[in-house]
Amino acid sequence: MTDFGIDPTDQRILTILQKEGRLSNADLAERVNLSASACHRRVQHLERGGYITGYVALVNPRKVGRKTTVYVEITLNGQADETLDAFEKAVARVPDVLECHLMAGTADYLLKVVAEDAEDFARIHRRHLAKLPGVQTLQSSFSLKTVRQTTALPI
Amino acid sequence: MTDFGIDPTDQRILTILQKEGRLSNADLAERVNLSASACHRRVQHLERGGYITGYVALVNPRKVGRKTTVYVEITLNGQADETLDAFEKAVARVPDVLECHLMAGTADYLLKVVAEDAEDFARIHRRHLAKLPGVQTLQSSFSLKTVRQTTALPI
DNA sequence: AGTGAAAGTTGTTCCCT
DNA sequence: AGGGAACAACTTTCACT
Repeated sequence: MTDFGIDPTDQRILTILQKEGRLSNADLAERVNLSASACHRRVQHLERGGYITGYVALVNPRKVGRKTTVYVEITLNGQADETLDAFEKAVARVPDVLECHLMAGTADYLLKVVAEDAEDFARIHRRHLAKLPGVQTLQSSFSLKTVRQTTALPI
Repeated sequence: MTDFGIDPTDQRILTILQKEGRLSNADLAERVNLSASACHRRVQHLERGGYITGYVALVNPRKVGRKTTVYVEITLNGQADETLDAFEKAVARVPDVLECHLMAGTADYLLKVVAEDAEDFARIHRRHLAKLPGVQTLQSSFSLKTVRQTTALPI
């Protein structure tokens, strides 16, 4: 059922590296019962085949002063291709926007924004979001608490 | 303005490692104009101080068959502490739920769910989400396209 | 805080099965 | 596809500034 061009060993490798991205190849090899060279070859295959798109350090937002997560629903004034393109290009340049999705249904876009606090979000809203091209309405929803946050996909 | 107990060199280290989590300490040291040992000590300080919470490999969802992202707004039947606690414990055990936030406003929770396709989401909805304790209403919004997705905070 | 050197581990390649 | 060996590169610690 779960295939997609990778075997169970590759799946284990992905599952492990999704949680411990800096695990040494030697340790990884031991965990999946392979020699270091065989394991290394598989990891390279997963990287070159686009299964693994990169490795990142996860930074605690609170420790760098980003205590506030806000989801923003945006509707644009029109659905013309150029309207959407212009919006998408501009939104990708706002560093406070961690995610942006084009949505089905009423709202056109859903954004995940990280701000220092509510006041900082007001600044981001006024200075960046409201000025994105084609924006008609903005509706912001504040997160009171992050219950779960993971980058690990079920594999 | 940007401080929080770390100096500009630490900020650069975080910014770099947020994008290249597997960069060697030797290369990182060169980029921030430090010796390997000084750089290593700073990285350890950032890890032990909770600034860096971990390192992960990012996996391409499409390559492992997760083509569909859905946001789900959930309201519970009541706001009793036990109701929220039970819900939060249960939702954290559903691997298809990558994020869960307690929200201000009308909907109680916002979930980010990854599914293989719409049919698979129907299965997740029926078999997992609808059965979470205390759930009153579920409202699902499908992402048509991910415009931007990053784990890197602005620092 | 930073440096340089030393020692032990790793990543990576190559050859063989 | 996997294993083993070899070498270069790297991580990590320590003594010193």
